[in-house]
Amino acid sequence: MKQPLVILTGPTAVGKSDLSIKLAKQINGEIISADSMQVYRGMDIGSAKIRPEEMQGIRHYLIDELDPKEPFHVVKFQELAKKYMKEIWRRGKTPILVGGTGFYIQAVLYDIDFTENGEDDSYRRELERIAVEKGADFLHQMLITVDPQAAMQIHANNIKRVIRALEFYHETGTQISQHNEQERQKVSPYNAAYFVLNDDRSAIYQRINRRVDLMMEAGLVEEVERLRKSGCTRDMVSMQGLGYKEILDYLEGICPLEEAVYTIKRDTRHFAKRQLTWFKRERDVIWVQRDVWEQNENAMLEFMLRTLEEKNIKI
RNA sequence: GCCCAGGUAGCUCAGUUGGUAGAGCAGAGGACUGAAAAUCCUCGUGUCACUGGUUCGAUUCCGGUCCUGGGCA
Repeated sequence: MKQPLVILTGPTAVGKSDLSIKLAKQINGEIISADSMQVYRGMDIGSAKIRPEEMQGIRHYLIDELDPKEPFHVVKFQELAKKYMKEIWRRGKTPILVGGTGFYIQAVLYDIDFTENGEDDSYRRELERIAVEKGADFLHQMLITVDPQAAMQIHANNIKRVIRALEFYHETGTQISQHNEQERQKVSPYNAAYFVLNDDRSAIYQRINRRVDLMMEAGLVEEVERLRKSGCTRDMVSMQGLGYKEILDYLEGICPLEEAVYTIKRDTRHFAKRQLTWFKRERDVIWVQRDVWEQNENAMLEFMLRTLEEKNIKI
């Protein structure tokens, strides 16, 4: 019997957090955050982190777990999420994965294999150097000789992914294209319901714009300044978050504040679009359209509960 | 009222030594399997303000009209 797993995701600012609490209360659930920025302590405003009082007693995991100076990535996420899921089941509750990082959700839902470890990143450094010195095309040529399939799929300009493909081959002796193909076949080991909360595009954009203004009022600049003073730099994963890198630019005199705010809004809109693109091609997704439910959140929640019942997930 | 500069894609603007036009941004679509709030790819026809004239042909030259800036009174 597969263990139950509920997923609630969607683009930024659709209202995931709010809905997740209501859902958790209904199904005796606990929430695991699938968010690459909310894991970090001290990054509350810019990551739109749920506040303790908003949690309403629902237990949350993977929020405030790391120092902003620590790196975070899918593998670490997957490892921790799996650990917490086991704990939640043991206590007779249902884990709910809530967050907008589609890649993280995929890694857990299909239990993607990342085991070919790589503590030693000297080869990656080497490739990065080659990229700078000889250019993206040269690097891509290297990939063609080793994994032509991957080379075809990855655009030469996408240096990050070209590097990863080369690194994968270097570490494992097998092609990443082969590996990916295998992983793609996988069936989820869980009895899952994958909800994607969505809304009218312009409504999402409006909410994003407003939310950024609220972040500014709430003291985003001060938050970033604090992080900066504590030694956070732009090369850290945490400082690549939307809202953080732009305010850092402002604080370092690279651009005026209005420009930074404009960029945050714009790039967050772009981000929301990218998230949607990701969810569109995921399998077995259950779309929950806010605009279709005409703001009737109770009916929407009922629909979700009914779906869970059909899937034998509700406890 | 006079003088000057403009009116070209949703926005900012480029351009055509006369053969009906193109960038950036916005926007749309897509990829993604150890950086993912990251990284990368694709997509641009619009009465070239309006109206006469010159011309085989005008958005481009000339005249007029309207509008927007700026200056002088």
